[in-house]
Amino acid sequence: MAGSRPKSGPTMHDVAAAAGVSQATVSLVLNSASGSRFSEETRRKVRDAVNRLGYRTNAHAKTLREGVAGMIGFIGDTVATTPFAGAIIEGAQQRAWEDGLLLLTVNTGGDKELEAASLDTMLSYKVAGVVYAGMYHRRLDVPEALTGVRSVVLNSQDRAGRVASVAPDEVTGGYAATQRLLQAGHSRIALINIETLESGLPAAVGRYDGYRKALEEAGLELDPDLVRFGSGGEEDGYKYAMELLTSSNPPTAIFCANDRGAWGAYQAVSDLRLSIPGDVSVVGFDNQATLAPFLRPGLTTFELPFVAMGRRAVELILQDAEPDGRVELMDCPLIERNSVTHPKETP
Amino acid sequence: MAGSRPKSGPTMHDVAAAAGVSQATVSLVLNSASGSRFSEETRRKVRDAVNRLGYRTNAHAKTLREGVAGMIGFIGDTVATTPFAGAIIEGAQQRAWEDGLLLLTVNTGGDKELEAASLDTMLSYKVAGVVYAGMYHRRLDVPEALTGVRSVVLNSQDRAGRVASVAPDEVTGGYAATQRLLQAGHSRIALINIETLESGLPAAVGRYDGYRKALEEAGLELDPDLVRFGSGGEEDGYKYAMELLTSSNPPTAIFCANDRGAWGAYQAVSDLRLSIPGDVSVVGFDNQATLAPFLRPGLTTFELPFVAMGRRAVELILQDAEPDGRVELMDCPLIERNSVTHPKETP
DNA sequence: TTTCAGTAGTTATTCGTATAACCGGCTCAA
DNA sequence: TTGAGCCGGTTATACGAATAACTACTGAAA
Repeated sequence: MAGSRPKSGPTMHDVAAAAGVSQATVSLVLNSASGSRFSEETRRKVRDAVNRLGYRTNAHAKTLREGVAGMIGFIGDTVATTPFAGAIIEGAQQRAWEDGLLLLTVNTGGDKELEAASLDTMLSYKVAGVVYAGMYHRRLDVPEALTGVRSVVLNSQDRAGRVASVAPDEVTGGYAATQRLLQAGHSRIALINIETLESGLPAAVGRYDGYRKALEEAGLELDPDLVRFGSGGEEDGYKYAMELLTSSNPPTAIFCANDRGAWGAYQAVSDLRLSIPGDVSVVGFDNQATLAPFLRPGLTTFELPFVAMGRRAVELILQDAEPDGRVELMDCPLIERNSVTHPKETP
Repeated sequence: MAGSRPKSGPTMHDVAAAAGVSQATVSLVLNSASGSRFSEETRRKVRDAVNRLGYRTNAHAKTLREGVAGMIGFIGDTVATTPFAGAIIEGAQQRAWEDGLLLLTVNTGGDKELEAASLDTMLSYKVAGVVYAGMYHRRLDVPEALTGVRSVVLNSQDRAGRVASVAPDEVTGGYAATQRLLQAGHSRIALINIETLESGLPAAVGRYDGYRKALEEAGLELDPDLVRFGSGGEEDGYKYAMELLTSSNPPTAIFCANDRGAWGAYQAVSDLRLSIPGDVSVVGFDNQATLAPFLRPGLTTFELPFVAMGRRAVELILQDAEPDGRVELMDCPLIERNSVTHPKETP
């Protein structure tokens, strides 16, 4: 009538009965990888019964015996809602599945109470480990409950330096972006950064450092007039690009430390009746999926390796190393489109 | 010393020993909501021991007895990677957590084999139900393994009409979008659709139907010259907007059935040295987070209710109704920005 | 004085699987 | 002829929590 019984499906005992063997035999036949322990006849009977009944193992019973579940916890502040970062979950899940594990995901939205409670539930499910992902690259505090639990910080870094972290290599990214413009022949290269250096934001500081390092190696002086610090919005991209391009000694190329800023720069260039890349080359950062490919011309930019990072984080959990504070930085690959060319007048 | 023992933490027996009572007492004290069955003294001893040892219940043992786990499976084709649809997971997870349940998520990327295998694993975890989410609104086939399992199709519809579905109300959305322009005083309203009607795509067909219905109710003739069918890209938005606006009898407003198309239309308007909304009003659809708010002027559009749909899908699973093929359509709220105003010359 | 009800717990069993320990029968070498 | 060793299984038990069924005791009513 009303109630719906859990409808638990056949158990190993049912299979054993159907096959005319003991439950232990079923278990051994199904699990022993190497075992030529049973006769082919018996194995066949067991497999037949399994198929006939549609038997499916009960993961909880298994976990109860073995102590660890085939699941990995994934906690993100709001990573799933951040448009481009869903890929991070995708990567984590891919890698987990390669080892037959599933992902138990929670987005806390920054709510520490929810975080603690859901983490607690996760641990009660005996997850094999926990990935703690930040929405953007920063230094964060790992919840206390994770001490003693195999865990990895993803797209951020453990401030305390205890838990291993996986994050994008901002310095190398900034370096490569500047290099790309240097190689094209530019020497007056502006930088529109996403934040001040004082913010300590790894993305802002790192990309700046890479920019500086590339110029230095090229034997170029860093011109402070060519470096602007905004807040990451396209308005700032617009404003600073406008200032730079209308200055007395304008740059021939702009490295925008994020794609949104680049978009603003595009609008400024358009308003000035200039063109990209003819009059000014632009390189972005983030490879924002809903933006970079659709700009005209397509924006040459660098991709945050979300999938790769997600994969790597899970991998670190799977190879149960001792928890060290190591920080693994992953390369941001260049996505070549059409916003870079030689400077106009080569002196 | 290499191996790392699972480190299973204290059990109820340990707590019982520490408190000087039996395991059953611990269980009853911790779970009996109404029970004034035990003395305050005993309850205190138990709670003290729980805190002292840091006891955490073993969810698998619990599930093994009870038959159903505190988890809901979430299978998406590539929903997590779709930039704007991460919110759908967010909504599902929110609602699940309100009942203390966690989400077991898998993105199959359309891989049917992975889908079957991971679904199997999910079911072996005795999930309370499964949400089967489509990346975009369409009619899809529910995997066989879900028959008999409590499940809901999300952001799509079960082609077979067996499983309940939750999807956006495209018709009402298209109707409201057209209404918005009619109310502003427009009577020549173009539609740039995202697909042909033959495609059967609910978003394309539904939004068109809403458009038609709104015009009809306003006593206006549907002018076929004002309706274009593209492929959803911004190039088509550009192309058709250009055609429409340069025609002999141009529209005063355009309803773009998606924001990307609207973006293309913006570019066309800009290239024609016209302005939005002064010369032409534009309404979009999707409220694409990384696009709609950043266009100048901000794009008035309609939001796909991802969070609400995710919530509703889980809700349907929680209130274990008999599986019916019901399709619940959810409203797409208007996001008012600045791309709509009165037509220029009111005759 | 017996009976009944209530209080405050305990004991025993169950869920489904994995595995250690065992067992009967057979072969083969000493 | 005995015993060691293998083959092909079975029996028994443990994992951790929930709960039905029971016990031991107290106090009050009949």
